Amino acid sequence: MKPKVTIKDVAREAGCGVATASRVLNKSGPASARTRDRVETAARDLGFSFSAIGRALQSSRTMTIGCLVPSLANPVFAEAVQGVQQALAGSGYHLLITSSNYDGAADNDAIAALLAREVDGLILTMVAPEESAALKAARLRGTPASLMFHDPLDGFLTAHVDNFAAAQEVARRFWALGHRRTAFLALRFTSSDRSRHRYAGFHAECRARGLPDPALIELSEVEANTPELLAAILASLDGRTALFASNDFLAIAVQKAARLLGWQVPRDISIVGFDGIEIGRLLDMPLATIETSPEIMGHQAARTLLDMLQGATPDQAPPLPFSFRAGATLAPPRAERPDDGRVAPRPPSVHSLKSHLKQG
Amino acid sequence: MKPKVTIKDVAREAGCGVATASRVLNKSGPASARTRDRVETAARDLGFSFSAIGRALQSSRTMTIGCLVPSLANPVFAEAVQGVQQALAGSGYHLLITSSNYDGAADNDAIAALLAREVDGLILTMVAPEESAALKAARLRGTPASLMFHDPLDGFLTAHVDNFAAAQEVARRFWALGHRRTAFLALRFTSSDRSRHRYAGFHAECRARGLPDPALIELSEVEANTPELLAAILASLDGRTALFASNDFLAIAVQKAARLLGWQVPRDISIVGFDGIEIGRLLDMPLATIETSPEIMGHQAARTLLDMLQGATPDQAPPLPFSFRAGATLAPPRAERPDDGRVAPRPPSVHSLKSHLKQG
DNA sequence: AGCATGTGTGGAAACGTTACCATGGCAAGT
DNA sequence: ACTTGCCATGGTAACGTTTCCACACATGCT
Repeated sequence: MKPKVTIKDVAREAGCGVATASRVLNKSGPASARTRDRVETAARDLGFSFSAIGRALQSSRTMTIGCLVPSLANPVFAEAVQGVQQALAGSGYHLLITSSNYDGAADNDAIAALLAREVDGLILTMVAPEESAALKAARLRGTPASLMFHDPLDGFLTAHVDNFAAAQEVARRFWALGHRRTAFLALRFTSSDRSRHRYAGFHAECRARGLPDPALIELSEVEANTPELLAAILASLDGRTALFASNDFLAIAVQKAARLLGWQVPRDISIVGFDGIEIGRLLDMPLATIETSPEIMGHQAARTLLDMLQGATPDQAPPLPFSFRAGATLAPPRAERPDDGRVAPRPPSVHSLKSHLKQG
Repeated sequence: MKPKVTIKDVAREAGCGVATASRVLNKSGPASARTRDRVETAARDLGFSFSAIGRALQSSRTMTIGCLVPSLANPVFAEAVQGVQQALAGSGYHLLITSSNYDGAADNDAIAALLAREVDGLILTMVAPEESAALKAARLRGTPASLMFHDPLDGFLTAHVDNFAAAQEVARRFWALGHRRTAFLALRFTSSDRSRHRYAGFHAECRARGLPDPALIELSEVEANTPELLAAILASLDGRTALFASNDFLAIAVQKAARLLGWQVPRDISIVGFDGIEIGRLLDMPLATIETSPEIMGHQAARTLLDMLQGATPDQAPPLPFSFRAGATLAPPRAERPDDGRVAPRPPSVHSLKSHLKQG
């Protein structure tokens, strides 16, 4: 392990004081051509590079931004982070990333850890922003923060879509096609304000159109990932013709479950997702969904934060646009006939499950 | 902006020296019950928390690990990072993440930036590890590094699957079902050693079985993301009955392209992917693929690095297991008949394209 | 000659933390 | 009573950097 080369070494090698070396290397002050040259060659010869630590200590700026998302395994957040990275590229800021796995306590700890590292700013998607102690600590401390995905929240800026309105749009589409009895499917309903707002919008619009309330189904992690369990839940829904899944991942999973029951999508049940992840477009049966742009969301959150870091006090941006993306999973309900040749539900086969489980 | 509260403030408030305060708060030395108590309450009252900067400067350890991946938009890398995070949880280390967007120059810069931040270790997936100057700099400097996805490389430890052997397995499966004329589809063939190794294994096994060499098709970014363009390329392949895509994302995209040509999968063409991303399991027509576990790969890389950071010199771990996952996209080739009622290829319809493009 | 102005330079403090060393006190052993 | 040893404590150097200040010297002006 080579002892690291500091600016002192450079100064000694160049035969000048550290202050001079610092000025030359930062181009932050006057220096004669002669010394400039000597310092520069010394630095090159020794392979000198600045220590971000020393700099941070002295300037109390780390040029690091802390980022917290629930999980990187969900493409929505991965894409958002991608957008953040892109906005930050070339700004000199780097990204310290943590994920909370949808655990409210973990995300408090995570923010505390980021603050201890003296990040210059925060970009966050949290479980419960309203009641996070660490978030208050950040504000107290003066660390600027910008949110992603969350609806606007007392005094924090956020890059978001209007979840409520988007969900209303889904209800309208269902209604226009003639669907009357619907369901809403969510994972971690309680720990995601997004899911709750989507349900609220969906529910409100159903009411407004005089439809019966949608069935609300909250899934556990296992249920969402095991097609057979999901199928069993789906079976209990018989009679509902349209299903709104709180995210695309779920929407894709539920299609498989429907197939296990012998239901055909969209003939027997229509499915609409939320998020508009890339892969949904590429599917053999393209997914109908609300298309949002997580990448742009991340980008906007990062831009906002950069503005704040430069001393500006940006306004809350309006919600980002969403659009309804038509897809093969949505169609009018089948005309009601008592016996219409629908394939009889068959019990999930253990064999078909096994061949799809991870073996690695 | 509150002036930050340092250990000095705590010491003053508690009426003791900074050394004592440090010892109490770190539980790193003796202290009387009385002073311990006073320091602790003082710290609590003032809302003190350690500055990672000061610590890093003094101990020359940042408790931060630098991580570089080509892109977070690819679920494979996102899952790997997830695995890294999980292995690091509770170790006190945090993750500084950067992505290179498959650009060799960018990933050199990125590593340099991570080194300037004095990360304690590196976890990397690069474009060209063999020839990275920054990687050499890291070694020179004594910063431990561990690789993900790459095949073993002179002196670096890596968490990987045997890409060559896995690709051979695909060739054997094709052969066993009676496929003879095959193709290999890759994105960024030149900038991914993984793709190259996969092709090499596939090619070698085809040779070994006396099959004609597979057609090698390298796609540009746009081609891969525009089903119509991909369809045109696919059309030129007529006669090949089985296609091995270098990753699952591509395998899913190519299915859509095949559909645009009026080809049926797997009747007209069999498709096998690589990676085993989660979503492939959940598809309506489950994807045949080589299943690897990116999450475990990330986990292993992180474990290896943690061992190195504790002074151990771990051995190169054997390649992680992969398994062939059967799926609905793979079947024997249709028996050759001159005129077999295959739907005539129809030109891609502009309309169908438009409805699937992003509108956000 | 005397004075302001300007340019190049280096010393030293400050940032927050920990580790080393020295001090003073107290108890137990000789 | 004197050493020995331990415990509790505080002062201070060191980590790498930047910034402030002061100094030396040259130049241009009255």
